[in-house]
Amino acid sequence: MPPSQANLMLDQQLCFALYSASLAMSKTYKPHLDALGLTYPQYLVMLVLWEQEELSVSDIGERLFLDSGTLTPLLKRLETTGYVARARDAQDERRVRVSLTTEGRQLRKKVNPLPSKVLSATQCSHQEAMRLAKDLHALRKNLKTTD
Amino acid sequence: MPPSQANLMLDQQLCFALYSASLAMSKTYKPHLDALGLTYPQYLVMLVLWEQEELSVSDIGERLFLDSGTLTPLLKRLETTGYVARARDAQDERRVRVSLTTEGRQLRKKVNPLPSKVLSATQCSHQEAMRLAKDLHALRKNLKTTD
DNA sequence: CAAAATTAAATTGCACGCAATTGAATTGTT
DNA sequence: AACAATTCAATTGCGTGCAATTTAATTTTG
Repeated sequence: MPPSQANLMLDQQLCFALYSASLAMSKTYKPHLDALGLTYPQYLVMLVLWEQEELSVSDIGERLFLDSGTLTPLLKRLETTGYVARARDAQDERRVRVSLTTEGRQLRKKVNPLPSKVLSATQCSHQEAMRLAKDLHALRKNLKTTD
Repeated sequence: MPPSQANLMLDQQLCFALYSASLAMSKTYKPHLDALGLTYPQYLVMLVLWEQEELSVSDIGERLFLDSGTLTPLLKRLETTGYVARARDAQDERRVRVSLTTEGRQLRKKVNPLPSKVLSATQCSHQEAMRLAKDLHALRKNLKTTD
């Protein structure tokens, strides 16, 4: 097979490997998150807030590489669920400060066992998983700077 | 820091590494695909059809791990664009046979330089990229079977 | 052969992602 | 101080993903 054709084979494409693995990971989390009333992207926002209790919308966006078009409605849903509060910053009215509610803080305990459950689902060792995560972070960074 | 907290650190999460790398990859493809009138998932469907010129909706779904809820409207858009044709199977009227149009076949030539462009954007060697793709395919498979 | 079970695709409804635009607040520039 | 430029969040519009349901065709079974 000529190289031009081999290059287009689906299975050889890193892009498809990434795409399908990412969707599969999201499906693995889904039943656990459903039970907590969270979607997968909402879970990522909660991870950010558990590291820092109060952040602006754009702070969260920088951390997760998402923009306000995605985050604004998502955060409103998290507010409706009762895990976060949203309030305009008194010092700079352009900003919206997103903070954890008591329930949002308590949710952390319930989520604690999740990473190890998912790790076992991956059938990877902790080392392998960390190695893969590191490679993927490097890849994302490379793609970001090459745009 | 106690291990329970470390486990929930965003950067240590394989799930987030996957998620953000996958979105970054899609953004890298975007300008190239925009020029061809394709979205990223539509591009994946075209990759499948370039390997096999005619497939049913569920065949494509098995290959890409997507269901008819995603594929039916996507394929209709590809049909509107003019890259694929859709027709009920005469032998089994439940099935819809998706096939390449002449334009869909010709598109392949224009797409040919894309993989190498994206590979250079990753700043990975061919070996590294294939290794990563292989690891990710294995991960997806593990997650699939562990569900 | 007729009814039940199964299969395939389409449909519905909801939550992202993201480009593009809008609106309001702040900063900077003269 | 006045006005232009910038910044931040919200909004709009479109295309996924996916669960759940529906519709239609086929296969299985009694």
